Amino acid sequence: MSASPIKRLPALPAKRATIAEVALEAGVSKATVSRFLNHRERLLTPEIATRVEIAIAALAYSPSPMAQALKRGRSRLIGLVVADVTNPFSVAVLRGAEKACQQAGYLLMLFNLGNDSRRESEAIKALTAYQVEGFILNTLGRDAGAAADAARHGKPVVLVDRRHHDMQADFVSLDNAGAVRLGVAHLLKAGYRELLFVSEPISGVSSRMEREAAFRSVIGDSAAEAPDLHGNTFESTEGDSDGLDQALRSLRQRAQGRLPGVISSNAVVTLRVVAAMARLGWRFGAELGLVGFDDTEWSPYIGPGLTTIAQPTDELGRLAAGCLIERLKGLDLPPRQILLSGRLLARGSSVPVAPEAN
Amino acid sequence: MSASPIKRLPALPAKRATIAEVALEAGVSKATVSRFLNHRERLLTPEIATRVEIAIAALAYSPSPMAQALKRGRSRLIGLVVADVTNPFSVAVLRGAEKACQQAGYLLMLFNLGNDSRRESEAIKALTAYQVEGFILNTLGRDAGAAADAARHGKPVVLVDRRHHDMQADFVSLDNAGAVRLGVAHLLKAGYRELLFVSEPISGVSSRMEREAAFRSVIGDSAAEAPDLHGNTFESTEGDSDGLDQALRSLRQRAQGRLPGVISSNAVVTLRVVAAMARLGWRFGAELGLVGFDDTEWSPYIGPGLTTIAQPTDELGRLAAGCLIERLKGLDLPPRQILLSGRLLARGSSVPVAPEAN
DNA sequence: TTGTAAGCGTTATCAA
DNA sequence: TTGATAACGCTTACAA
Repeated sequence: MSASPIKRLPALPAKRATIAEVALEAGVSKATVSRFLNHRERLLTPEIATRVEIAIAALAYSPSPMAQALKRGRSRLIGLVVADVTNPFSVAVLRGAEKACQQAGYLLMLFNLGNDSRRESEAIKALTAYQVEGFILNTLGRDAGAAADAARHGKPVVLVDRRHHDMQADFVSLDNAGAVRLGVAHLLKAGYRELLFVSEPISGVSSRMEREAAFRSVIGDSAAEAPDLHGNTFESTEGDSDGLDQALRSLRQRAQGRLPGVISSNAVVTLRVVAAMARLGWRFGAELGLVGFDDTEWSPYIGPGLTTIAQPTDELGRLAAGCLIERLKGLDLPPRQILLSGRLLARGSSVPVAPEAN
Repeated sequence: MSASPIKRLPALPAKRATIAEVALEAGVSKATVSRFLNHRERLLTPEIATRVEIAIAALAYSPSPMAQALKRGRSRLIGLVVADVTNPFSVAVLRGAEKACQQAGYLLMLFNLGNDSRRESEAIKALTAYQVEGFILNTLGRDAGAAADAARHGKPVVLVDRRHHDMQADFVSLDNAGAVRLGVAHLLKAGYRELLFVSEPISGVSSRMEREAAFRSVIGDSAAEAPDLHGNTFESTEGDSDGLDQALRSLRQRAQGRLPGVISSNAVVTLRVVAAMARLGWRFGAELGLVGFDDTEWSPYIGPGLTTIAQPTDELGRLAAGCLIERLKGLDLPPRQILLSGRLLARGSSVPVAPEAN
């Protein structure tokens, strides 16, 4: 055998071809090549055009976005800041946004806050430095100044799920009030009367505030329809399982003869309630009715199936990116607010069964 | 009131300060400012240094990474390509990687393949164009050429979970063989004898191949220990629930008097098995033992609790990014292979109970 | 120690 | 229609 025993990869093409090299190869000026690329309308001599075309192909040339960004000020980059990539909702947004961006020829720069809202301004600074053309923000919105800065720099911003107080920006979110109404109505119809709204610590997060407020108001509005209806709210902190257990126990106590039901305000909380139920030895439907925000792939398989309010997450992500891209294309409108409806998926956790039945 | 009823935000600082402006402000040359920033060791006259420092602060100057990248060739960007952001495993990698990158002062550019492996080379091209300094790849690895190209361009690459055939690159992954051994041993000890390994379509994906191969070999190796042990494998395709149901039914048939058990090769498959069980009306432990790859937050709450093999996902992500960053710092070693052990979390799905008991 | 000037890969202005 | 040439914001020889 004449082949060397160790296969070396073919010589490294090393660096990308530049416009200058293409120009040389085609025997034209850099400007001509640039024009061929950017101003297809202004026609070059067909003969020259083909020469350029061939040279480009031969050298496998593609322009450097970095250099373009430097020159044009536009980078074809979009900054995405998420509070917590671990959150399934954020991932859904990410997915939708990434897709829309790809289609529009944008690339996503990702910054994860790891739930540390103090890093929000750091994120925006870093991303701004890279000349991202706009932001998609799914953050706590506590450090509103940072985002406002971005907007002030003239970069379009779209907020997803969480509003920033006082900020002029497109906003894409679930119709929280409507969704809560859906959930409460469902529990009500199923016969649950003593309700508890369980949320992560509200602390200024707009979506949590909206959902809680909606809960209170729906409870009030339903007084006529169901005079024996009563509602409370509880903020569940990570790690404080005792607190949640206690809240659930007193919920049942308050219920007296009535059926106790819980609305959990997102998948994280739902899981906490599920864990609490396991600790308490209670069964969904029977000892406690449940409707949870966010439909997850595992919802149907917990106990008798968890009744959930599904968010159109994909759509939300796509719309967010879509909004942003429209702005980048020059759309100049006052800030829009896009609210999408949730969909209630009824499953076993919200159908009462005789507590002692098997 | 003298204030206008409509609050306009304070005048827009518009564009970022440039090095030239800082130089002007400080009364020095651009070079001096640049040196102040980059070569802290070479000392400037203290007096000048402070002048520069003040000017920088006054203008809130920070250098443009774009311009730096253009000049230096280094961009402080890392490209992350994932097959599917929806996959919890990918998200974990993402999270770990993002964290490590942030700490090292790198930003992540994300490209999601949406499980379309044909886009792999597109992703790498796009990212390369932006001068990313290296790649973290968690892809199917079918289009190995694309990644190889990147490596050939001299960019370090680290592969996570999935090897690319024939590629010289750092590789970070679960110790698949060990994990399978763990799972089979556990089922064996629990008394299950007729086993089925259920995987997503193998089709050349290295981690799937390794797990399946390990399963076959462990079955073979255990013949002495458990002569009545028998094993089969099944590839479950998305949407084909009938196929899976059928496979499970024949598994039980083959089992005769022996206990039938399943090893599912990742969380996606586990969920499919869970769904199938629900359709068949079977209970974990009783009609079927289960050990599933990937521990998820919901695993403990499905049926009697799902026994899982937890991957150190966070660690994997961190290590992947860590490897890459070491290379970027100049580490020159032959490709490393880092294998981390899985951890078996025993729960109810792998403890047999009398099939007819309640 | 500091400044001048060239150049990274583009695009845009202005002549030709 | 095409080609020089000057930016874009930065780093880095080379001079001073």
